[in-house]
Amino acid sequence: MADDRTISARGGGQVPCLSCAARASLLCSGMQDADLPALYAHARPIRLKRGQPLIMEGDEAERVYNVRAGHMMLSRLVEDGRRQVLAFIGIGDYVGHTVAPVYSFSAEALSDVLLCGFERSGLETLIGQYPGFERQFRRMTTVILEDSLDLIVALGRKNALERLCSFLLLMANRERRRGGDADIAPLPMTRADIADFLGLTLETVSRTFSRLKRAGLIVTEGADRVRLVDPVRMAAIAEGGQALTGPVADPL
Amino acid sequence: MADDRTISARGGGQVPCLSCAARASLLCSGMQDADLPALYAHARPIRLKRGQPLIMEGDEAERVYNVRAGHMMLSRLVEDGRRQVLAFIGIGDYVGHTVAPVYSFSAEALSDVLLCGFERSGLETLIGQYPGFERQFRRMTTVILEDSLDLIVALGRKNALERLCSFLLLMANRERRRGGDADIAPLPMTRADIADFLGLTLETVSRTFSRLKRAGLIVTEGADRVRLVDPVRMAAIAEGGQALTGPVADPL
DNA sequence: CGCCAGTTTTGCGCTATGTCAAAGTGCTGG
DNA sequence: CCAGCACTTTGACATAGCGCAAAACTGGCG
Repeated sequence: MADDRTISARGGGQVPCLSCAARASLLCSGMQDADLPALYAHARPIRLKRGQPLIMEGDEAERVYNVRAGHMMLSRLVEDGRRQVLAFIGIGDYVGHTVAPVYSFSAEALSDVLLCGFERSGLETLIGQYPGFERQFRRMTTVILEDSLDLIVALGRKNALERLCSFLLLMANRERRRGGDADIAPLPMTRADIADFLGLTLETVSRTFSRLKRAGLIVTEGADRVRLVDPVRMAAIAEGGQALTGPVADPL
Repeated sequence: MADDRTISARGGGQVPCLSCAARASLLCSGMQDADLPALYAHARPIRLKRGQPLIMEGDEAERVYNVRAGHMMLSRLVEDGRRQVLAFIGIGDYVGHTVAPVYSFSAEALSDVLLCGFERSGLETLIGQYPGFERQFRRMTTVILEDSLDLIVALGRKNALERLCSFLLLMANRERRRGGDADIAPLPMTRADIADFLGLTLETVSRTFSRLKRAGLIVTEGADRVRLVDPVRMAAIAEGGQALTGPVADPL
């Protein structure tokens, strides 16, 4: 992996940040190129394999992580097996930013993942040295909050079809922001993960995918990619404005 | 109203903050007594009558408000009449804190309300003058985020009974933090508001209240107060650990 | 190349919650 | 003190989504 060399270059005056895929992320973008070594001095690179946990609900909240490669999933458990997925995150997103002393959620890798881990204490130091750095944290939190409010609306007031459309659009929009095709929604998670995110069962998610396929609104490209054929109509459905009526006469 | 006199004392060197019920709120508590006039100089007192709107979805996000008296409700609409209530807030809570240029939710008064409104520009000035002030904003946002995550779990993975118990405990805990009785949940909102918060219908909320009453878990004290008879058991139910079995043989 | 384990899809009855409707309750203002 | 109105409660019925179970994929590996 090219990244491996870059990382081990640490301490040699050169820092991997300049070529990092997460360079433009909220936290890192608050630093000038010249100041990156000061930031990276507090970072510890971490690798996870698919399925590996990074954070367990209840752990001491001592670090904030920035995703440099791969995808992760944040979730919380409710006594019996019930699980609620709180977010799917990717390159440039953060995990672990909280004011509470312990994490209130778990985080696990959906694919092989590369992160930068920052000690809280180290970040406090940086905040003192770089005015305006704190503002980036505020922005991070606010972005997460906005996404959470969207999810609340979906869970509280949308049906299965609307929820899935909202979800696919969310994934596609993120991909677009990362410079990808706006009509492709990458799905590095299982149906069960999607179900636990959308407050449904995996069967309902599967059935709803089938409906969208039959209606010609999506085309699956491999197991973990979906092409949105008509994002505009999909958005109309997601916002509850429209029912599902396929071009070939409503195929249920 | 005593508050009226206090407010009009503005500019006379004296500032109403010292006796304000929201003095300990996140934003204001970041200020020493001596610095309060500098903060209050940027504040504009605002009064709302029950039912009156403060913010409409889509308004320019130019102010942040601190609730000094009364209760408010934040909500968002989904095309047709469907509404999702995002939060109920009270004394010392904030409304309108966002990084987006427009508000993504509406805010209305549930009771007669008194607020301090702060212009964004004014707050930026203060942030420049008082280091550490920004941190209070971050805390505000993080607290809201934690509440939102709880709501996501409730909406995604809890049934009607568990949701209502979670809600009553939330209201009671807030009351306790404000110095009230921990076993009393004040309910300044209607059943319809609660339903739109919990992703249910008002009928289901009403029926579930009745079940809790029959099971002896709650006692209604007037229209807008509920006494939690057994908060421990209620918490067990809220977390999904226990079914509802009344002391007088499960009254359904 | 074909088998196996995990995942997804599909079918079928069931139940919690929604929907529609009517009766009950309790503030509020005259 | 009462009338009117808004809110709440309760009932009867409908249905979206769940839970279980079996069948059909899919992708990694010998």
